[in-house]
Amino acid sequence: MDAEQKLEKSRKRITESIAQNIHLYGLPPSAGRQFGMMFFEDRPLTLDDMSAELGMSKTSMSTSIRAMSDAKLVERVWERGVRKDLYKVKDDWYQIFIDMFTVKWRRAVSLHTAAIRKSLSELKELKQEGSLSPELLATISNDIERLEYIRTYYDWLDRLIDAFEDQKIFELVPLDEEDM
Amino acid sequence: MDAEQKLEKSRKRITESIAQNIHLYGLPPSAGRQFGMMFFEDRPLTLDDMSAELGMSKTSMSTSIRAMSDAKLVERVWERGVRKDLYKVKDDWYQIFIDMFTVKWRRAVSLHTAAIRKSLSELKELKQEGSLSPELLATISNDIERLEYIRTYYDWLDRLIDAFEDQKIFELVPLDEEDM
DNA sequence: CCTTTTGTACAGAAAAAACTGTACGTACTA
DNA sequence: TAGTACGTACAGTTTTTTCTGTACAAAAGG
Repeated sequence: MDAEQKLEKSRKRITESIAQNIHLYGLPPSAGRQFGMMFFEDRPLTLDDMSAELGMSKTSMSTSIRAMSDAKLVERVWERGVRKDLYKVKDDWYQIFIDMFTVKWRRAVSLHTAAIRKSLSELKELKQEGSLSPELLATISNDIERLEYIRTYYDWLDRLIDAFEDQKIFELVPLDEEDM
Repeated sequence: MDAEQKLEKSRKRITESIAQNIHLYGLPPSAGRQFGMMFFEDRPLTLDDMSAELGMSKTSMSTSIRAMSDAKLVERVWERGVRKDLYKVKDDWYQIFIDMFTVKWRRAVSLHTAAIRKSLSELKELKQEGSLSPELLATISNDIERLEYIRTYYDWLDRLIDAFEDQKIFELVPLDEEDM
């Protein structure tokens, strides 16, 4: 095995490792391979570049790139004179982690919170009605209590996301291990 | 619509909301419905209970419950005199979040770190060889640099996981909003 | 010991997701 | 203005995942 092959093997190992774990970012393995490939490239790539490099359709490249853009793993780059869209992986992996975390969880918290608000107000209204059996009343009160617990939890989660978003997390877990 | 139906609707909303977001825990929507249903039950349930309640096969219940146990969302409960396995959702949602986070990311960090170690040592050995073109040598050095950056990042991630695991995260983001 | 009950492994069916090729809208070029 | 290049919407195909029913091993009870 010559040196180039060894280099290729080394890259392939890392890329596959990324592919196996990219599901944590809500993406399929093929997007991981795309990301890994882009990571080792020095220059921004076009969709055609990626298509050629990975042997996959341009449509797939387009779809994955969009998903990775939404998750903030890659970004578009402009170069004068180049008509095609150019993409490169973001180089701050700490920020990649933070962005993924905040994007994914913020959406979940927001959806959940809306549902909880709605159910809580319905239940509280329901509770006011007369003509409810004591059992049902107890059940409703029970549900209200549970939902209020979850709401409190989501408040915490929201503050946790804030802490990531505004970099406070680095106060707790410093970048440099020596600082600890 | 009578009171019972309203209650059911309220629960259904929450359950569906969980089902839509349970992918963040690496589980399919049906597991989310199972979790949501269990959440509103006062007593621990058997696989047959769940099967009847959700109208799904017992095999599915068994599979999902195992996945949810692994992700630490539910736990087995023992009751004397009951032969069937009983399960209930964990009631500390903060801990659920922390467990999911640490379980999933610890595994990813561990796998990645192993791959990086291996590739780094290969590349460093390769670099020692004579008879490499200057271009190739530059590429190798470049890859080494990149991998060392990732390694540093994974070190940080590992310490972040530690911070969740040993509850330090609550120092940064307190449970009680008033404490801030 | 045998019988019954319970959970799960396994193979096949159903559903969902990923991938491809074509077609088309938009924007740049001449 | 017409022509070309580019990205993506969409429909159909392939692949993967989820779900079901059967069969069986392990444990409990008699």
